[in-house]
Amino acid sequence: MVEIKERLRQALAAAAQKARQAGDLTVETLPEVVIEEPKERAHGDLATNLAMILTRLEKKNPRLVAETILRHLDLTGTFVAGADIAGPGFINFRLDPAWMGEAVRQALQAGEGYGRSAVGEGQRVLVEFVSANPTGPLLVVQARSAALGDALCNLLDGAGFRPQREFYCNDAGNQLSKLALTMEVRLRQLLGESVELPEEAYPGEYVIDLAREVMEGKAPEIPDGKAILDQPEEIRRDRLGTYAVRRTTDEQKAVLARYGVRFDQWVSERSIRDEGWPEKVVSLLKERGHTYEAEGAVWFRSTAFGDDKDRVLVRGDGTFTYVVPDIAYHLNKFERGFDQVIDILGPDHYGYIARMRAALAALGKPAERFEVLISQWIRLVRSGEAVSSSKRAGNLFLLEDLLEDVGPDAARFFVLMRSADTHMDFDLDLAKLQSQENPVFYVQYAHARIASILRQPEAEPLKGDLTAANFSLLTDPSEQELIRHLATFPEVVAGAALAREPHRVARYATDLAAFFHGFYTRCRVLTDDQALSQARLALAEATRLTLHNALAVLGVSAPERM
RNA sequence: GCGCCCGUAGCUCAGCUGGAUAGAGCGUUUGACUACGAAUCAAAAGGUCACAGGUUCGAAUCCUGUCGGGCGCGCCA
Repeated sequence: MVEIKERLRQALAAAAQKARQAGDLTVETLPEVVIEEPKERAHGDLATNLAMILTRLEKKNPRLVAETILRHLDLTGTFVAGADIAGPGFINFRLDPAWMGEAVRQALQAGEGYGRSAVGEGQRVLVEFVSANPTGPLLVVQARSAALGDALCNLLDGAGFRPQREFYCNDAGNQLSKLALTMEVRLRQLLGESVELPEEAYPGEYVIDLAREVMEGKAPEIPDGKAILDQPEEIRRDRLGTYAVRRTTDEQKAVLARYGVRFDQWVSERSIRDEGWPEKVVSLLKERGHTYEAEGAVWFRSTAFGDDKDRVLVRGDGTFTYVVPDIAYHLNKFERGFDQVIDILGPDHYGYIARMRAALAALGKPAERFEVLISQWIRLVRSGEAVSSSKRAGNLFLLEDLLEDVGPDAARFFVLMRSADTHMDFDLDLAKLQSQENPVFYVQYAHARIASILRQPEAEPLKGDLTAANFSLLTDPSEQELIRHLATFPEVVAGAALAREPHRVARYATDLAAFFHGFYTRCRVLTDDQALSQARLALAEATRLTLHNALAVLGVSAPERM
């Protein structure tokens, strides 16, 4: 389909050129020609609004312009059989039926590679996502950002980019101090001391479990859970905090793996600090003259780069504010040579974007290559009412709970169906009780149905070389609709990758499944007519492949049986 | 107060960067299994695209304003 559009685009450009030479048109440079599939089948297979765009420049009636273009249009070699003018001035095209077979053949030949394209030109893209603090288990909100980041990387890969998945672990600074403090207090409580949990500590039960492990001597790094408390504060806090971070991170990795998300790289804030990146950031900003001192602190003049206020980098006591390691980490990303850097963040980190851009620009990095996708909240709904989920109240809904309830396939498909920037409701009752109604089953069922057809004994002798089938026998409207939709898959993948919108693929898969079910109901695949059966089997197999590939992008399984 | 996201069918959401009669799922109503999987299909009902202006051949989409919901705006991270 991409190829056909490209050829048609060239033919149209040539026609405009000829029209100009003949004095029928006056435009020097042709505007970008948009060719799309009309929603209404009655409007042909492809349509362009070229004439209506030219109307403004030519100051002529759009239908007249369309006629002029058609008069000079040469369609040989374009797979387009005919064209006519409709509505306000659309030019509608009918495709040569031979093209249909070509589309199916291409899908079959490409196999698991069907849908891939090269629009990304091998650019390296770093995608950072989830990056939850190592202070507790992953929550249900991460279900969205984890699936989003992972699917985006699949998409980028399919579109010819080279993505890398990265998780940033805040295992230093205040986060760590608080966690270490909590560990110590919990450990003391377990050992019978009467200590209150301080206000700034983490209230979750989870830390108690970790403290118990230490007490019972199950932590390899801390052989004696009681003796650790006799160590100086600096040492005991460090040991307890480090242990808690390691255990938490391991748990997070395990849950993510169950969810089908695997990171290429885990970067720790501690290593960024140890390598001296924060100091480097401050000195670079100083050198470049973007800092000043006031009220005993060192400030970054971020307002000079579009931020709404200046930021403190170094406090009066000489410690860094959180922005410094964050900037340092992003500087590090750029120094690793990526063409594009994408962060997926929650809406609460919105304020982060302007200052990060400002910092990158101040450091002489191409800030326009830094992109932030906001993954909006999931609002949990149970029995028609919002479920509050706050860390402080200890009322948590965990990612692992979600996986337990609905499984990874439904969870991923459900969150990926919606665009990332809409506030979505996740109805727990519906997901749990009516999981059969979840759209993911609709798509998977189509895949399993096709697999079932292919398992039939009658299919056996036909399966040899499906690309050799006689596709001109596929004349039913449901067959043609299915083929048309099949043919757009590579464009959908490329478009979704460029727009960073994986939900388009979920939509596509649902539509494709619907077209297949419609075809299946109308047309029997395996009949007495061998040639027809083979053509239909080929179409079914091409559909199965495409469903499989689309689900693979989403990270959802494509079962042969259900 | 300033900034960002959102407002489309009873509910949850699409709408392909401005196109032709605004779509899907769930729910409601009606119909379809003696051949490949009925977890399916066919059909019906359901809309002031929050509201008001503007831009133009053409607006759910772009601009301005208003209303409503969510979230940010710390020498917390």
